[in-house]
Amino acid sequence: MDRFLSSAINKIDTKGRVSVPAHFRSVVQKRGFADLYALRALDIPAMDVGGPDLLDRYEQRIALEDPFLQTADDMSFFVHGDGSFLKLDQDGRITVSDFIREHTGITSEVAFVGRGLFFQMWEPERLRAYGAQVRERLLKLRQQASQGRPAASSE
Amino acid sequence: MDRFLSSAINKIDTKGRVSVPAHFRSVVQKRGFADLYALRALDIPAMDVGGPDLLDRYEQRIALEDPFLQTADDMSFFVHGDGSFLKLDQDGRITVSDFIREHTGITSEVAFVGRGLFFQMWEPERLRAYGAQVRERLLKLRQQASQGRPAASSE
DNA sequence: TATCGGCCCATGCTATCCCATTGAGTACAT
DNA sequence: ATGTACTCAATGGGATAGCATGGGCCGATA
Repeated sequence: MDRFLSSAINKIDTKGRVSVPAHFRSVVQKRGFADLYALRALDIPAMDVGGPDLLDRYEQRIALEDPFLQTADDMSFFVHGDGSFLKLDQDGRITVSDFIREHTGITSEVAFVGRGLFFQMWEPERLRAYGAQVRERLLKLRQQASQGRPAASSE
Repeated sequence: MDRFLSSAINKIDTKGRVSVPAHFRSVVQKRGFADLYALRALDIPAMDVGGPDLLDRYEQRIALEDPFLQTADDMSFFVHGDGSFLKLDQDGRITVSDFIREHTGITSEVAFVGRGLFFQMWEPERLRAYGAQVRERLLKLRQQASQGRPAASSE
């Protein structure tokens, strides 16, 4: 399996390091990522982490915006500005920078969440709250579908 | 037979392991699954367990959505993040993680329920209660039908 | 010189391997 | 029908390997 799946919570040690889950590391290796890019997710307090393809994805997203409007510029600044990238040490750990802590609220523990082609880093408590919201939205979607709305509709 | 059918209740040992029913294991083998994937069911305290095809089905569904809208993101979060791998050991057992226990309420025993292309894991008492609810709903539906209401209605 | 990042090793926990035991079901012979 | 031997599944437990974690050391940098 070469996709980022399932989730795990690991502790940050006194030096500010945290182990990337072994399964994620093997995916990273299998996909041939030399290093990892961590980007601030646009509307949630999480980091999106992945290989170079992650940047492409974000750029596609930004390209949807009108280049004359400020939004596109803001997004570009947000995504590329600082664009921290993460080095795995020999034990498969990364250092959690202030950049990451500020955006996510991470302090002593990191929740790693597989998202298929990339993974996310969350503050565990915030992840839990967000997960509950997601389930609620999906349930509502399902109820709408069963009331005769077309199943493939996103709105 | 290559479908998951019938049900069984097995005990969790002191190490947190539980045997997957032999019949289910033979289905897993027949379908050529290397490992199993367990997903938290949306509106019930059960795990949906299946092979990679279960994941493929969900991913195909996600592909129908606009990748930059919230619905696609929610679905991916649910499918990729809200699940976990289950590795069968050499004796056909899996370890019941806290991740599973939290969602299902499982403590010392697991009820395995065949659902055709996948199977479910329940806390036995909750399964019993849920089964009663299902029967009640079906009974009500039938009564309504005999009173002239349309039988296929979901309300 | 003080700090930080990277390298290496130690430790403890848990998942996994491997083997033993138990018990239920089945076939077969008397 | 009944007893016996066989098979296979579930369960228990010792041994081990992999992984998360903690901490020491060193070299680069400011």
